[in-house]
Amino acid sequence: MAKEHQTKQFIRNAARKLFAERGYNAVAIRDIAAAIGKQPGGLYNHFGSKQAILVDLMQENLERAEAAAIAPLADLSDPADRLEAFVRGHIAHNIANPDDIFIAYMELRSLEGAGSKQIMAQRDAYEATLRGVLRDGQANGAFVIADPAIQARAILSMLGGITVWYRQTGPQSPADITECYVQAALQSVGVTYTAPSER
Amino acid sequence: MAKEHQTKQFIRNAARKLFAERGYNAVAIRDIAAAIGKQPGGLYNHFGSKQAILVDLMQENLERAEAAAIAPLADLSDPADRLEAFVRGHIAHNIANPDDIFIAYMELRSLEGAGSKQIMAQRDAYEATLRGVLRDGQANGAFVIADPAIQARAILSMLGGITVWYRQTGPQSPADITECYVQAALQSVGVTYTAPSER
DNA sequence: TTAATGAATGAACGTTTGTTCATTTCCTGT
DNA sequence: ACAGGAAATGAACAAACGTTCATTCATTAA
Repeated sequence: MAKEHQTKQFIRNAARKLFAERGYNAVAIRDIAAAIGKQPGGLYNHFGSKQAILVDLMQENLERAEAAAIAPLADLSDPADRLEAFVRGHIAHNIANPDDIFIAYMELRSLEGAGSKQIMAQRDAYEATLRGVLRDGQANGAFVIADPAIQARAILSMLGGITVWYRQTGPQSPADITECYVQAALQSVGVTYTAPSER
Repeated sequence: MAKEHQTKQFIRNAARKLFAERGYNAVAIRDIAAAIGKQPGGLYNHFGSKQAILVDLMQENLERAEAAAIAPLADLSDPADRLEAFVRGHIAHNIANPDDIFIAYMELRSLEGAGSKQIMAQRDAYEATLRGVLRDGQANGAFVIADPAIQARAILSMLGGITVWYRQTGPQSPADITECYVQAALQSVGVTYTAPSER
């Protein structure tokens, strides 16, 4: 009984690594099977199709992203605090799950049909949360921004860029990177940022 | 004699559109041929391989990017002015060539062999220019940033994000978007930004 | 021990892929 | 008008693709 979950998880892990490495379209079902030492046909006992594996990975990732970046906002009311918490949670999740983030960003195009609509809707909800924080801060006078919707996307793009080069980086620690990006994100909305170590 | 260049350009245009739409791996040579009303075999009179088309597109794009974002810096010496000029040039190029930018960003993985190395080197040089501007501003005291190398990538990621959603946007004019991003980029390095219209 | 159930096999399927090539068509310089 | 060379054709190739399937294997419940 534990066997099923084990193999299914092996498939997930192998697919995640390969999709992130070469891209969904460049990975064959046979590659995933070979990576876990199995035959291709057997994977269909666990996933209905190659597409289903991709959807599964994206879904799991979005759930974890919400837990990291959105859940902590419940305790905060000040827009600047909320933005900082969101950014920190988002970055933490990005750094902890680089492959998932990379896939979520690069393989949106590879989604088809029903799975596509569902993932898109979940993504929109995530972005809407950030947009709400920015709108509050703008109304509040705390943020100096032209448009909350554009700014939300600008920030997410900036933070999303971490994963593009994080693998390749050398000396910077996750904490350094986080500080750097938190500063950039908060300053980008006109907030004067002081590092936690100097408060 | 004009015929060769004409067909070659048709191939470029069709490939650009299709690569941006579906991704390099999801586009067949036959699709490109069909898009210009030709047979697949004929394309090999103009490009040695499918890969060569991709390399050609990326190369052309990088040359235009340099002309737009780097060339104007020659006239400027103040770091803040140079950064603003770079960002404006970069954005202008992004908005004018959304498909090329999208391809350059998404299809780096699809590059192979010699073409890959060459494109990577050209990209690095482009990024190094921005890095230099940031370093100067930091040394100058004009910029409040933690690390020029990280900051350069953060800004490029942020600006690169424009093309991800630019197609989908409605009401904002290119000028609005540019203002928005110039402000975000300059503020992200700690510069107080005032719009040209209010100077 | 036996029966039953789900996992794994590995060959096979029909497509689609990038590329090649002998052939034909078209244009151009003389 | 004609020769020469590039451009275009369209069939063909081998390889790789996602998926299916009859079969075997392993595990567990009775």
